[in-house]
Amino acid sequence: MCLNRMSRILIVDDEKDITDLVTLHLSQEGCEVIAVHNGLEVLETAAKERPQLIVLDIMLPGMDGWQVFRNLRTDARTRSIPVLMLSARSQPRDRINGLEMGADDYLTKPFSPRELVLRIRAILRRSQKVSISDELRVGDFVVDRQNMVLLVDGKVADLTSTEMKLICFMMANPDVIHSRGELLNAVWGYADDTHSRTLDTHVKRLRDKLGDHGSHIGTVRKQGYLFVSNPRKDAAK
Amino acid sequence: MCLNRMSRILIVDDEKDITDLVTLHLSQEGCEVIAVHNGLEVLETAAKERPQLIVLDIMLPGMDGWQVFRNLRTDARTRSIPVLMLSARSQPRDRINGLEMGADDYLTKPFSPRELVLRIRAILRRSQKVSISDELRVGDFVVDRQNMVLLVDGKVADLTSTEMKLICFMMANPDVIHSRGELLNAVWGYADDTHSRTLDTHVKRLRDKLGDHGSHIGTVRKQGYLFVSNPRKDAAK
DNA sequence: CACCTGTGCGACGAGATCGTAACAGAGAGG
DNA sequence: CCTCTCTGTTACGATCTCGTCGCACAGGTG
Repeated sequence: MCLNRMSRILIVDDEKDITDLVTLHLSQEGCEVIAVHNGLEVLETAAKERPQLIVLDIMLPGMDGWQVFRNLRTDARTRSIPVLMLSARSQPRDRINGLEMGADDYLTKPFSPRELVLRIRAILRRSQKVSISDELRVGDFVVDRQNMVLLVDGKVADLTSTEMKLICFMMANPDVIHSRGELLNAVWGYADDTHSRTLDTHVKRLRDKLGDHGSHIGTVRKQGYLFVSNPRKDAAK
Repeated sequence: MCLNRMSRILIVDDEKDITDLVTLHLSQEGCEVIAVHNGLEVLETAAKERPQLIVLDIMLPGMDGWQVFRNLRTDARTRSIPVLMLSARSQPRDRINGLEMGADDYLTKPFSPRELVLRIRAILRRSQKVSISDELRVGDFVVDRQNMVLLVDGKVADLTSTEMKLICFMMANPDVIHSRGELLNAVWGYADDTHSRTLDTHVKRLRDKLGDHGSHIGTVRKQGYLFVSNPRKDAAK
């Protein structure tokens, strides 16, 4: 029931009342809040502190919010930081404008502090989900690389090392077709596109071991194989 | 300026007008859209299809949106799918309620379709890695060249590589007549204008696979074929 | 209407491509 | 030495793809 602990959030507004109010609520949620009051400060602070999120008011003295946003997106250090825009302008035209530029959310004043906190939480939930662990997950398939084990639906699938390399390579980019040459090169180190049935054989063995989940490995004629994150039912039979 | 290719989105609303409208806009963005109209369907479809995002109307007959949402969050298969809530109730109390439960966004009716698309894009941007695909788009037809897949109205059309080359070539210059020689050269590499029925046969197969949309491929006697971006309705029969 | 030319369409066969079973060798372990 | 597992290869059959053919049909012309 709280935001990720120690989330650092940068709030930008020229009205100190607003920043204070937001700071109060966010710090109650366990966030570290940095408040600044003009455009130039934002850019400096964002690049230096690397907050997890920026709450940006559009109406700022000097450099306005749009300009600040564009600058944030051109600096490699701040490019990927989510931005929640805040504005007194509530016309659909303005909201669309903000979202179109790439804002992650747009909230109009006056707003409920509670709603702001919740919207911030929603954004952080999605953007911080990047897993630090050394695991590869696609749907019900979880690869624990450390132990070289594949879990399907919570149950271990007993794969050999070759099969493991094969499915890992495909799972790394699910729903993308990998050509035979690509796979032979990645798993076997073959440079030339040999015409052997080796790859096919291992694909079959994989499908066999996956049982009902075998349809996750798809064939695209003339193109190659791929890991299908959402196999269709009618393809399973 | 486009959503991720092949994003599968589940839209839930009891009013068919709404789902149709949203489907239209999203399929133009290259999304595969699945529309359902009651609560039970949502749970089944979500677990089976694993969409990248769910647009959920709160006012549903039978099981209401809140209950659907809770069920989505308790099923391991659907727990991590982002949800954008849609509702006619615009009170802060309702918005907060939705966000508090863990929705990723909350939009009130009436809404601008453009804003909905943008908000969906914002969520997807954060929840999945962005990949820029080279795609070819004409009207409701979206070609994902990397995966050799054609999406028509958000649904995949299963084409062979020859058919793919053919429609890509015509879509590259829609509403322009391509002579038989031009097409035979581009797709088959034939230099001489042979008098075989090869091209005709493949055109027919394409039209068959496109079903109702077959009228997008037009014939001009003695001149050649072309991709028609806006076929007349009376030609569809 | 008769005629001609160009296109639509079903069927067929050759070849490409993939799935599958069976086999043989390499290596580990007892 | 034997056994077992893993691996790569081969052979064969099933399936899919694609070009061609023959004929039907439509549009234009005289």
